[in-house]
Amino acid sequence: MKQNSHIIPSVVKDQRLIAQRRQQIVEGAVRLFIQKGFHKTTTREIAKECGLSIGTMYEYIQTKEDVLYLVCEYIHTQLEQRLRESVSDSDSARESLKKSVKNLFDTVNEMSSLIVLIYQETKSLPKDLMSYVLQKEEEITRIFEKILLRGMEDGTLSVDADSVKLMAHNIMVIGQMWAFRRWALSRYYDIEEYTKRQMSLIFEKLIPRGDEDGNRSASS
Amino acid sequence: MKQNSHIIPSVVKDQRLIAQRRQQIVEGAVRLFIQKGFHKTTTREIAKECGLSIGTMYEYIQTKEDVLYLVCEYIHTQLEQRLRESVSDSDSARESLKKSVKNLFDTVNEMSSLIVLIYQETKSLPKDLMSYVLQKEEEITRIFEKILLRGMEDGTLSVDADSVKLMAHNIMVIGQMWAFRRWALSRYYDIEEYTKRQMSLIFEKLIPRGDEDGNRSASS
Amino acid sequence: MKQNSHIIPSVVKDQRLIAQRRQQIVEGAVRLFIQKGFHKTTTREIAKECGLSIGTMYEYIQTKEDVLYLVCEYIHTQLEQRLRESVSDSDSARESLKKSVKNLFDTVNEMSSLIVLIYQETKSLPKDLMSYVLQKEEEITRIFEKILLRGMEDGTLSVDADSVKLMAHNIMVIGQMWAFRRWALSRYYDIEEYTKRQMSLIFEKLIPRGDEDGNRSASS
Amino acid sequence: MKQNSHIIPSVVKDQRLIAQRRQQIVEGAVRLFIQKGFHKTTTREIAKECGLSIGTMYEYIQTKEDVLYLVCEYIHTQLEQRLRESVSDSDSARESLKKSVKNLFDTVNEMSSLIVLIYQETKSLPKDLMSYVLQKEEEITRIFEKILLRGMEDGTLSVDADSVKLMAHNIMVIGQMWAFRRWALSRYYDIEEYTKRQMSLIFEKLIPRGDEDGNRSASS
DNA sequence: AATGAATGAGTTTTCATTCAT
DNA sequence: TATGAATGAAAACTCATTCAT
Repeated sequence: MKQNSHIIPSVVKDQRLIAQRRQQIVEGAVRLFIQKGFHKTTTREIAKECGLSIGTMYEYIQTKEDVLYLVCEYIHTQLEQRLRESVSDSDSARESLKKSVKNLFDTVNEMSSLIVLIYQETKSLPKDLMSYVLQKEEEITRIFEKILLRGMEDGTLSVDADSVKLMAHNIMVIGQMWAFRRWALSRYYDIEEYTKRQMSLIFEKLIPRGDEDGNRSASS
Repeated sequence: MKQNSHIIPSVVKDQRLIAQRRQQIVEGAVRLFIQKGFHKTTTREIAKECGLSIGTMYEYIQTKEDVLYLVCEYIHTQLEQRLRESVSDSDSARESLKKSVKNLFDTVNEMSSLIVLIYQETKSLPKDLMSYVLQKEEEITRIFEKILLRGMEDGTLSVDADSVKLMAHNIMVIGQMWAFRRWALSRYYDIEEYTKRQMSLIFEKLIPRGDEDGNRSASS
Repeated sequence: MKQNSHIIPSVVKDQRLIAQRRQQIVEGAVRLFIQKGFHKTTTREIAKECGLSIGTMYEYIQTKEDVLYLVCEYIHTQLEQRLRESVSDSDSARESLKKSVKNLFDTVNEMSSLIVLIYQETKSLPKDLMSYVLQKEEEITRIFEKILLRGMEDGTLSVDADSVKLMAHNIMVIGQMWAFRRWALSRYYDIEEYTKRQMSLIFEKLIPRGDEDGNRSASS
Repeated sequence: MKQNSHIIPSVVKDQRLIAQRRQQIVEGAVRLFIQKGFHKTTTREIAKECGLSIGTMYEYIQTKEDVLYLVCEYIHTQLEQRLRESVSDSDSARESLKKSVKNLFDTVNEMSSLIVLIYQETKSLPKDLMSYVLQKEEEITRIFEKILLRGMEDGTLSVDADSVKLMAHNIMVIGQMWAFRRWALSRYYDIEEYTKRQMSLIFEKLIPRGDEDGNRSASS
């Protein structure tokens, strides 16, 4: 696997300490970024919020943008972890997809503000850091891509080969949409309702004809 | 209909002049916001870009955020106008939806950077201005909602009444997704391919059973 | 003549105002740099000392180093002007040299702290600005070079052609030395004494044999 | 002789260790100060360059300025040592002067950057440390003063008693000038040429009339 | 109406020094 | 003795906004 993360230099040597302090920094920063956004949050506020002196904080990062990068990386890591949990090779691809899409909706619901944060602040990263973050986003999307491909093989999902990438992105976007359109959607749907309707929409298309939900490709 | 736009006070009285100058401001600002984002653009740069002195610019706005609001309003107005153009009451709802979804994809493709701008910078507006912008977004979504409702009535579209809002939002998001995921999608699809695949996905679900594409609901 | 000065961009347009404000800045900065040196003087102190707000000061410069450059340029301009005053083409070269060396000593004496400032802070300039300043120093040295060359032609001074540059530099350094070694020299000599002794040293070598001081190259 | 050096307190007791560590510090610091100057060099950089941890370094100094003092002292010590080497009581004063002036030029040539360093950074020392450094500079100058005085006694040099101090300073300055005006001089002279011309200038004045170069006061 | 010089609070970042281990 | 993480005061510079002309 290729290296997918940027190494932020630190003045401090002790790797364990670096990890711990950066965790502190991220946790403080996330809270503030959600409230006020990246630009309206000052470095001093971040330091205060995470219980470090400004000087100490700067021993673990180089610029304010590094904090944003750490935050994005953290969110993506959380997201990826949650999504991978629900995928098991012992399930059929269709089963796997069902679980993981359901899981996606739940996760987005819970990480709502974090998802919005990623959507809105990624562009504030310097070019090189941004590309790492986008790469990560793609990697996460690939989780669904892989399930779809598996479904093509085991015959439990029907997708046009050329639409696999697109479907994976659709799933991601429809999931995340609950976060960034919540302001409108939550007036009419709660997360269960939302999940149910969107899942049926997604699976309508994906389930092979004559193969009704819950059946194992039956008596054809 | 309720008033859906915020009135930004101006020192200048001549309404025609106000409109003209603000147009200048918006055009300059849009260019810069796309390049560097709202926060990294200075008011001086905006003034320069739109050919006004900083003092003059401030005769037509009150704060930098007003410029962002004007920009958002402008983008939404453009978008709405483009989307309304393709809707005609003489078409069947299904026909209408087809045209307008196609049109949505084209428009998003052309206004790509503007769509992304709205997605990323809306949150920088002060609360009250933001709500105007979100309202506008909802109004635009309602274009599709109305077509869907019309389709329920004229029988050319099949949607569950409770899913109408959701479908309208889905359409909007799948359209805009071409803008904010272009970095990933354009490696595999061009806009035609994207449009074709996404439309078939959307309509699969919406077209009444036994009523294949191109037919007018008939019984044959 | 080649351009020998760096143009520092200013946000302000009015050239007259720029000149006036920069004069203010230089005057304030010189006082502080002499007292505490460039590095230990803060931009806020400079602004305060010259009666401008920090924001206003920065409308006329780009960086703190620009202030140093302006100061160096100012000092050199003062120095050059003073030195050129004493040179007249109607005098013999020897006469001219005598006057201008005397004048150099007087000037260095009066501008003592400024001379020391140049010696000590030039190296704090960024490379490109430094080269302008060194160029200026060379130009000033050329004043003496020219007189020496004239002396070779009119026969009132005897120098080896290849030593002309060197002698010019020697004169400059022996002049400036009164500034940067004053801490030691002034315990034993006052400026008159210093001038008298150093001049006789310089001229001993330069006066053609048999041509005693005060004579006009006359007969014999 | 009076004590001419400042004692910098150290937490460490072992004098041998102190000397050794300070030597390390000076060597590292000199390299950096030459490159970037005193103010632009950080204590961390110094520590790194000399292979000590920042904490350890501070066991041997009290402030950053102490490092500068140590550096100045080191340079002066080097300089003084080199200059004293060439002086022998068995030579005539004139011979001695010749050797030591020649030696001065060579030394300045080799220690060029160090000489410039002293010239430019001495002023950054706190008052009390600076006076030690200036004292040292004077002591070195006294080397030449003594030779001149000896020349007055043994008749091999002709100087006005009141000019002795001045001549000694002149010699020093003309020597050091090769370092701090190298940027201009080296375009026209190399060190040999420079030495030859400056020596003849210095000695012209100093050699008793009728006593040509190389002669021992001959026939009188 | 238009101009653009003036303002200063606020921002990020640095770095000499300390001190617990 | 040696280490290096912690500290926070202080620095340079920016920029939205105002207001006299």
